[in-house]
Amino acid sequence: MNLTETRYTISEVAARTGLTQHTLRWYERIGLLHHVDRSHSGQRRFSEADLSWLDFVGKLRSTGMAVADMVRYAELVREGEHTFDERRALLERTRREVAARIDELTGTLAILDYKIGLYGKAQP
Amino acid sequence: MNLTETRYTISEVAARTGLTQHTLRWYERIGLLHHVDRSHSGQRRFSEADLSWLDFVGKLRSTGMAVADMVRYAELVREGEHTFDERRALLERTRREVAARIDELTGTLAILDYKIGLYGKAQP
DNA sequence: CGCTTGCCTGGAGTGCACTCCAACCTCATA
DNA sequence: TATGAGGTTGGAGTGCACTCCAGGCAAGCG
Repeated sequence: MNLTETRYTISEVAARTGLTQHTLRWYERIGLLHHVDRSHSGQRRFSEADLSWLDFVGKLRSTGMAVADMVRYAELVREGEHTFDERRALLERTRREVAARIDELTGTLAILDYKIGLYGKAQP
Repeated sequence: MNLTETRYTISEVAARTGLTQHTLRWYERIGLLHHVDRSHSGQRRFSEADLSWLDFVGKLRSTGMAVADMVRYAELVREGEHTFDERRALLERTRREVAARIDELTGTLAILDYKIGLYGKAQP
């Protein structure tokens, strides 16, 4: 283990991720973030690994995945290699949902363009 | 006015739109749905216009637009032609958000594919 | 030394978008 | 006439994802 590895305080992580300090603590509490290291005085010291996990969580979050499902995924990761199949299945299901969502939004875009076009003609 | 125009009960509309009867009544209460006609005994009788409005609301809803904003749009529609500019602006803002969301999801899709690829081979 | 800043905790509170409840009404059918 | 299905209302309740609070601790500064 590299003892000189960079660590980040909660306010730094909040600034980098856009999450609030409250939300970061809450993520840890519910198990979405595995126990974060502490300084000798008990303050959180986030690692690069924590940051990249938060980054990935942000992606999942942006897909609309429920927090409970992300916690489930985090548990699977912690449980080790024998959960590979379940993890891949979860990711594949999410992938299908994201693709469907993109299609849906693309359709909505067309409708918005149509409506905007109507307003555009009526009142240029 | 065409007196033979088809009308729908709340359960029919719920079945067609996928919304619950509760939600339909709530939409009317908050002004997202303009006052729906009633039968002589006070039951709602939805018109085709109500259905297509609900359809459009569903599209807006699927973009992630807040209910309060949709109510605002509904108010603008009720207020008449002098709100055209504001309506178009609202739709254009929504359009930009939808386009951005599609981009975001497309990026997420790539990341999911990458992760799934890793599981497919051997390691996460 | 006191003061400020930053962080800690468990638990309570918030806002959104529904979702349900209780009590009641109307109509068609048995 | 009574029973059941489907509808009405205002208001209360729910689940989610945060968001905030009170009370306290530790380090740095003048």
